[in-house]
Amino acid sequence: MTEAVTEVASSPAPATDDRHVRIGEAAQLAGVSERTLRYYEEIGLLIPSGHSAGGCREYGAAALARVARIRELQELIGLNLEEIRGVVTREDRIGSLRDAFHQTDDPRERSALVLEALEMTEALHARVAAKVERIAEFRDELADRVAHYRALLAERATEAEERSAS
Amino acid sequence: MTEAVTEVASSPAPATDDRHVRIGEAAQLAGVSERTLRYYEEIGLLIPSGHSAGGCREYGAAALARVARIRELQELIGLNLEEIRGVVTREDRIGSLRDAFHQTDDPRERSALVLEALEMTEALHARVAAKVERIAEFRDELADRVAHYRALLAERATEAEERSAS
DNA sequence: CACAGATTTGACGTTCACGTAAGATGACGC
DNA sequence: GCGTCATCTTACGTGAACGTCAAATCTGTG
Repeated sequence: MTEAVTEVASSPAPATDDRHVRIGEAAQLAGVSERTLRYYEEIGLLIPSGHSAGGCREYGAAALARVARIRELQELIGLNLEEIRGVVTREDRIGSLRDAFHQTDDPRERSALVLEALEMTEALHARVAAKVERIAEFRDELADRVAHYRALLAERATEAEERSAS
Repeated sequence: MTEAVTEVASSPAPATDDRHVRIGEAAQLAGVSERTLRYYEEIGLLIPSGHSAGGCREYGAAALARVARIRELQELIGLNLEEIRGVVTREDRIGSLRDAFHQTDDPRERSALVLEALEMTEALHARVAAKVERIAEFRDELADRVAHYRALLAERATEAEERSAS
């Protein structure tokens, strides 16, 4: 690790990307409403990176990334917020496992930590993969129909040519 | 076409598959609640194949297939019932186009009908394909993580072997 | 410090997609 | 015809995921 001497520098030069925004800009950046951000916090899905002295929520890059992840799981996979809470909680757990991994020297413990992370990721992967399969099937069916109509149109076209040639 | 003399036979031998079920069995077969079937009818999504003399809804194979389609669009693609109404309405339109196709001899009209069906199907296909792409991306990302953890585990295992061999 | 605009905490409203209960009516075996 | 179960219409209830409004407070600027 490189020495991070400037890490606790006051304000004008944020060496690391710890820039924070308040809820208005955060909502804009994440493409959701302010209410949505507060609601996610209400149900324990999203904790702001910090708060101003007066109590305004402040969102950093990690928090914004989490919102993106939530929306992804919601709109793409179709999970509800309760299920999403389960997923991100497990992902948080993976993060803490990573920390634990770097803080232990016991190889057996390290293996156990990796195994746990592996299993959690595999479970979600299986679920997503299954959904992809089904939607892809659906898509192929539609592609077949499109091809069918295209063939019909081509047939119509050649018939028309023959007629005009006769 | 084979002659369908028995088609209008009274009841004991339904030569064609025009068997109807009432709402209870229909719900069972479709895997939804009775309320859901009535609700779909309320909002103009699903019209029962017929009614008994006393007013009981009767569902045929086509109606059941439509329910399956609705659920597919809902759970798989994530459309809401309003959007689904749009899709199935267009699919109904394709059906009537098919009829019109067989009832006209004008090649230009036929081409126009096929073209319309093609365009509608293409639109849905594009939408579904886009979704597949995004989810597949997501899946691959998860697969990468799984592979990463597997590699880590393997590394742990070989290290352990080396230790026990020394 | 004053002021405009952003943000806070409640608290109630809304939409979607049904669930559920009630009372009346239909279907059907005996 | 009768009893039983399924189904009918009508209507109010519900959970999820926010929307919206009000009154107080915070933030940044002149």
